Amino acid sequence: MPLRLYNTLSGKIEDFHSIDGNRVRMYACGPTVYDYGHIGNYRTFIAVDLLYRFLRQSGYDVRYVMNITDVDDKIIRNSARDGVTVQQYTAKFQQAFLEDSAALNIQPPVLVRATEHIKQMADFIAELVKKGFAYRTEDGSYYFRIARFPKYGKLSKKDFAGMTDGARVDVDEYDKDNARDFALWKAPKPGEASWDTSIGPGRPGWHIECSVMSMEQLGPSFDLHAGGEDLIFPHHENEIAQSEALSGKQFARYWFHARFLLVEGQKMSKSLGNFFTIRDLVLKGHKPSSIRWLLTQVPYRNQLNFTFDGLKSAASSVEKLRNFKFRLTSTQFPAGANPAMAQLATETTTRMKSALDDDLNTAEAQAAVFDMVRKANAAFDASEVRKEDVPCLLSALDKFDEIFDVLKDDDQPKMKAVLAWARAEGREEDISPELQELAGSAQLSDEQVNQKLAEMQAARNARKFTESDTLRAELIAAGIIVENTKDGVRWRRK
RNA sequence: GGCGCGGUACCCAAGUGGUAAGGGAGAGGUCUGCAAAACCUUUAUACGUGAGUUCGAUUCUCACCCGCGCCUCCA
Repeated sequence: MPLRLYNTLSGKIEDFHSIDGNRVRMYACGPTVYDYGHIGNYRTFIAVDLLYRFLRQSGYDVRYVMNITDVDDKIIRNSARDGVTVQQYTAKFQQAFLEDSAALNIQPPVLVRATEHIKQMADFIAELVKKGFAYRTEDGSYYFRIARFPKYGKLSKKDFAGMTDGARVDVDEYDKDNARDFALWKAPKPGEASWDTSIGPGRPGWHIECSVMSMEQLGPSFDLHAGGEDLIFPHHENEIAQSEALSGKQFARYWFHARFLLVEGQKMSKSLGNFFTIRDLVLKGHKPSSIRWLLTQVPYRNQLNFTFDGLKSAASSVEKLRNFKFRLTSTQFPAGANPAMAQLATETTTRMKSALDDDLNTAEAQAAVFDMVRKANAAFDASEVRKEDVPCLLSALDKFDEIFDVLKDDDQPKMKAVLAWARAEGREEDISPELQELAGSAQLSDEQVNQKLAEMQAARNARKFTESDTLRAELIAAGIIVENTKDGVRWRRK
């Protein structure tokens, strides 16, 4: 079954076919680096990450480009406020974006930056002027003439038919022809960052960068264009207008938009106090894997309610999956094979694939793997798992993790990094005891843990329970989870 | 006002014209020196309200109530 995706352009779920065989070219709108990214930003980035991973798992060779908007009004305002250049101001937040993305296991796209494409933007605008799609105003700004592009509104399903530019055509050089015409280029203002270009001094409008960079990287027509739902209008609508006006060809074929999330049932906003960056959550002691999991739990087109209960619940879910893998890889099984296990693994993989084929139904894909975990665990308990079953089950699990990427227990170093960052930023008061505990539990090396465990076992065997309980308490205090099973003692880090 | 989305158990949340996935939490159990951890089992006569279509609706249609998004720079 082919991948089916909701296409904002058609308003329908469509079969996905790439333009060029098994090659897929996709572009996603990335962050504006004026601040640390929040969980809403990362919901979108993770949704696109899942799409990227699933396309590759489905056999496509994917070129995935994402822009970084490193110049805009807020950046200019804030850098002026801080008395630094635009580049100096954004460097820190670009770095933070890369770190946070890595912490959430977002696979890196090809990154392109607006400030590195100023010349191309000027050329692009000059070409639009030549073709009559853009005009210059008296102050030296450039606007796109919407009335020249009849399909304007096709993505956002807005009707601009009533808008003409006839009445004010004679004031062309003084003002915008039409209130809806949007800025391609903004004339410089005193004290603001500005670039000298062939079309005059100034700085780019917001939309032009994505047209220029996507077409430069992927060609005038490409397969997929992604972003948050708020970008449908005006940003993506304007990108289509500019790009198609210039090339005369269809710009992106499939438009993929992730829905906004809610935080504790309300729209995220600074005034409500429910506005969180990834770092805020880690500082509160939440693992990056919990955040990633929570953000993948609800299919990307549905509203996701991000709550702290949900975050705890996500942590438990990830634990359950990791425990399963741990059990699979740390147990000695009797030789042989139980055909039911291979079949279970195959069924799970099939169900997972058809779930993701169905417009990335992550909830259903996760349900499939949890069903497998439960059934396999039951088989474990009944001693019905054999040695040859392990690779089958592991392979299904790995296939799942190629998309969701939460099984590897790499939370601790990431949390340590946030801890170090918070100290460097002078935010000690924001560091929760939970983070201290989780980030600090590597105080004991593996050897030391094994040593203590051996001592504990010796004490237990000698029925010196007071002594063994003391050792156990020490280990727990160091963030080590000790499991006594009928096969012996196992441990892992919290 | 225009366009669009959603209301499913204690919480989160899939899904289907034929009688409700999954996760968390709770309860019970297995294991254990006791615990913990882990695992298993279990938890919706019911899917916002009312009406209609249908042999049959949570699933389709209409109305209403509630929540949410976009409508010029917020992912």
